[in-house]
Amino acid sequence: MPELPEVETIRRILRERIVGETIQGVDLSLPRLIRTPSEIEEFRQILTGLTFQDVTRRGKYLLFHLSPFLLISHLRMEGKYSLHPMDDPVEKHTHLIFRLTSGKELRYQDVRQFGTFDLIPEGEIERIPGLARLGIEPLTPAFTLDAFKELLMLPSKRSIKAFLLDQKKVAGLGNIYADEALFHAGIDPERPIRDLTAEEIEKLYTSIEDVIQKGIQAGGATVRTYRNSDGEMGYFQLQISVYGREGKPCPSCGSPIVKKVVAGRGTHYCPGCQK
DNA sequence: CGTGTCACCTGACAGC
DNA sequence: TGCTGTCAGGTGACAC
Repeated sequence: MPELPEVETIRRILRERIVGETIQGVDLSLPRLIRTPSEIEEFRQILTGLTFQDVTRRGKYLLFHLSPFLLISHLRMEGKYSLHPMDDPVEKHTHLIFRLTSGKELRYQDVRQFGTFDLIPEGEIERIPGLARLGIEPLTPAFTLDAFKELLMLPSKRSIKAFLLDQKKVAGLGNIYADEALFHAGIDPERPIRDLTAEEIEKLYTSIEDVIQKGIQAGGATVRTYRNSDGEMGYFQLQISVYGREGKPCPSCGSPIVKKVVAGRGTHYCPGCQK
């Protein structure tokens, strides 16, 4: 479910609400979610008594700073967080609850149970390859046009769609934002990266920044991630041009949006606008 | 290094 | 109503 803008939205809300909170206890009903440490009891014991110092993000990973430990959370397809008073009824698909000393509870729900948690000492990020090997972080000074060009300067037949989904190149793009960025850049998802012109690469670079920026401004594309007793927050509909719009008219030229499998993923594009 | 396929799960939806 | 098949915003393991 969540791509960079959604995770960033969750991060901002959680940071606001849980920094300074101390974990009083941990209820875990689906041990499978915990990858590290391998002993579930260890996971519980370490966390109990630790205080949230900060919540940060890298790519699609959420990082809970619980000095001297780091709790790394990946939401995969459907992971969600919500904050509740402890006497709120526990909703379906809640697998992990952090009981906080204030009486509130941070709850993790995940219908498909794909999410992962890694609890490691700070500074041992190398133990989590998916996180350690992430590529450039968009919207940071490191994500320059030159750096992006550099990544694409390979004589590779790899499709640009596969490239954009590769977290080791640019971190945080998923299927929606990849399709949207390619649409705004006017590039066919199947184009081999070696064939892209300097002009197209520049267009794509700008489009990536744009869609991510707008996604964050919209509070995440489609997330229903965060709820509290006030009702729902973080649910806004981003302006989507192609994703999930198969057969509907292209907002630019009106021809029907086509869906096909590229790089193993459902891919939406406008044959009229994307060459 | 690359690609495609499968697996991990549940639920929504289309078609019969 | 209820069955079956397909699909889903992610990633990692695997064979080739």
